[in-house]
Amino acid sequence: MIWDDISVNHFSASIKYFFRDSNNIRTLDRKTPRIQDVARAAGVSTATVSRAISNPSVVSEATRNAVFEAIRSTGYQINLTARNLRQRRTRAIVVLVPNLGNPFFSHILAGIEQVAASAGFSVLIVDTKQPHANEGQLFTYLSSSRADGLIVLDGSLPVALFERRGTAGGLPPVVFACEWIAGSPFSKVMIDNAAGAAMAIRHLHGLGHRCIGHVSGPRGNVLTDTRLQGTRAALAELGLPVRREWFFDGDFSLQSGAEAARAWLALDERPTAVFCASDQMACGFISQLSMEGYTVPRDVSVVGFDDIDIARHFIPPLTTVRQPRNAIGAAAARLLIAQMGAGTADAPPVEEVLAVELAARRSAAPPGPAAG
Amino acid sequence: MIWDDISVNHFSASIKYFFRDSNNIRTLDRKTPRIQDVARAAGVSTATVSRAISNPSVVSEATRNAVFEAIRSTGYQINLTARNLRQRRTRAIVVLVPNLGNPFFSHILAGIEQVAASAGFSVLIVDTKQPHANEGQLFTYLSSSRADGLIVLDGSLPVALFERRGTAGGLPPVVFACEWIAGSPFSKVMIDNAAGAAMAIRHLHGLGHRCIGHVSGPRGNVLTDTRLQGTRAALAELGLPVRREWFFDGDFSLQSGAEAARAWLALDERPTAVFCASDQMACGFISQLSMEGYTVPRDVSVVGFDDIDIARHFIPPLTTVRQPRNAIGAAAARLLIAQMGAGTADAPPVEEVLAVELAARRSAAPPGPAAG
DNA sequence: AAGCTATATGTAATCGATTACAAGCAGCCT
DNA sequence: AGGCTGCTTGTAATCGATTACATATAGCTT
Repeated sequence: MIWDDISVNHFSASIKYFFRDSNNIRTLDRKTPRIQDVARAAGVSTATVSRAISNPSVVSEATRNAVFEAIRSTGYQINLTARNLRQRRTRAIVVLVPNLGNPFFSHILAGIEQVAASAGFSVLIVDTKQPHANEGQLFTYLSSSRADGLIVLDGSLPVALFERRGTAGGLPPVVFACEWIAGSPFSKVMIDNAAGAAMAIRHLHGLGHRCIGHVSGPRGNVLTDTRLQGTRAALAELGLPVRREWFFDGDFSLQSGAEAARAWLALDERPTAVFCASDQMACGFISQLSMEGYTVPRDVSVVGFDDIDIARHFIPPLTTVRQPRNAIGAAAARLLIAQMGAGTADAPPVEEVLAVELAARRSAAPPGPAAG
Repeated sequence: MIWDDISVNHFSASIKYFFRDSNNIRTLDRKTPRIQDVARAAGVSTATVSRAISNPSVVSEATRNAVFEAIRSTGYQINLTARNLRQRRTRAIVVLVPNLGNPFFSHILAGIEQVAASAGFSVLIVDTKQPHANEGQLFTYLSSSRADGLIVLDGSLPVALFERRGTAGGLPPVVFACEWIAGSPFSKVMIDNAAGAAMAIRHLHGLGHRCIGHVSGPRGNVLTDTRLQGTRAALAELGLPVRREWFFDGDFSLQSGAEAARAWLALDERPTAVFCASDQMACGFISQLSMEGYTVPRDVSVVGFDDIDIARHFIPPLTTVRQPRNAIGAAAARLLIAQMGAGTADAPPVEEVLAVELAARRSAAPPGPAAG
């Protein structure tokens, strides 16, 4: 038996389960063949196998073929951990997502995954809103031994988490997408939220609305702030009233949209149109109104923000500001990968702003005769 | 300077950027301190540092404190790659998701992430429907050097991908969730799809419907098949007609629901109720009908499947079969982790079936006077 | 023929932890 | 005193690849 010649007793091959070592003891197969085993099977050194795999052009054709044949026959699969240790990188990126259950992020993730996987990176996701995701826990994800880079979709994380530039254990490159931490020195991919909000307001104005309300996101969120600011600016620019009671607090959720609808119903003087800072809130708003016997856009016009999948199939189809969600994720991944390639040289943070557009559908229409 | 006493020239500390080696050459800081550096700072061996970190009770209190202080002062963070290599595991699980953009999966993912992260596992996601995710590419994710286990949410993957039991490079433990490959020998977490479908049909029957149609998922999908089968069985059991033209083909998407609506409209004899195999199709169905001037449940009752977030806020609120999405993900993760802990001993595959329940809302009501 | 270059390959150090094994030491028992 | 036990700690092997450096060979130039 050829196997008996093998002096190293943990030689492994693809099909057999057991071998006999030099003492003829039946030993369990190590199971996973190593580069060593391939080298032996091909009659070359491990260095040559390694080169044949990662830089085929430097080995002769004959050797290359022998190596590939040995890989096939042994069923060898590279051990990524060992490679990563030696190369001091992980070929992985971590994505910090606030609330994975929110469908808004699923397309962003899809965009990230697409670009990252094509470039050979694994995508590791972490939900920052889970109870176990406390600061200490999250901190461990920011280690360069975990990932070569980070994409952060949560602007509500404590800045302190990221304040480690230049210190030991250095922070890997970070790119923010969608949300970001105001004033932080990181690259970001974002949309022009203020401009999007302004588009919504101008659209309503163009339809004839003069009394326009707004349902905003959670306090302290950059998206809330920028959309709110865009809303106010556009209202002011158009000479429309900015009335405190027409601004409703939400948190981007369906539920909070429904609550805003109740608040709207409770008003003496109601705005004839409402711009919601998220589609989910817009749907919740319209849905609640419908339960109370009101109809959109007959009784009030509604514009959303995001253009989630359901928007065009809502009743009525939702007029909204479309965010290129997939493209945002893809751009963030590309930016991060570029940044990782640039080495440790602290490149200045870049900001990429993607265009939004208004998807005019049926939930916004000219104000009814009852309106002012 | 104390630094000049250090003979190993790549000593590193937390704050300074540069050191001088034994030749007094200014060298770049290695940046990330290693366990070696901690050991030196604490005046102990690396073995002791390692023990203090991973099994604190075996080192004396004095030493432990010294080590922790050294960790703090050096800013040491463990290198997971090195640890994983030595321990021959990755502390990561891979989740194979069909179409990340589908919000249905986001809650499943959230459940997985929650359990996995609490147990110290990273979650790596792969979108199996991306163009780059060909069989060869996916194969590399099934390597045990990539992850300690796999959760597969895509039942349409080729079985061949998983047929490596006992061969070299062995497949790590696999758990299917939601979908699965018929006849494959893996553990699964699923719901009783047939029972769920039967609940929907019986609910409609209870409301008085005698003519019930069905919009099914993509052909060949196990969910499609089991729900279809449950539908047929319930119809037969109740003595209701099973008419070929009342069964519409869909693919779970909003769009396909809308198409089914057009098909329904084109019928001479229309069923008074339609059970859709997904909420997305139900929404698309209702939405399309609404565009054509029809109203649910006045003109037709609709029941969905899944209970996605928007369901209760749809117009009308959608009657649907609720799947515990978060719990499915959590159960899959728990099962996988248990399986990984059980070692390589091939435990028999287990099947966990989670209960579904009917969420009766407004989209299904007794048939109108016009109906038979 | 000597010397040089280019190509292909092998040897062994290296990445940074964990852990088997050995050993030191204090306390206790006989 | 000698031996035993239990508690700490250190030494060095190990995980499985990559890669710097050395070396061998062939082909070419002068």
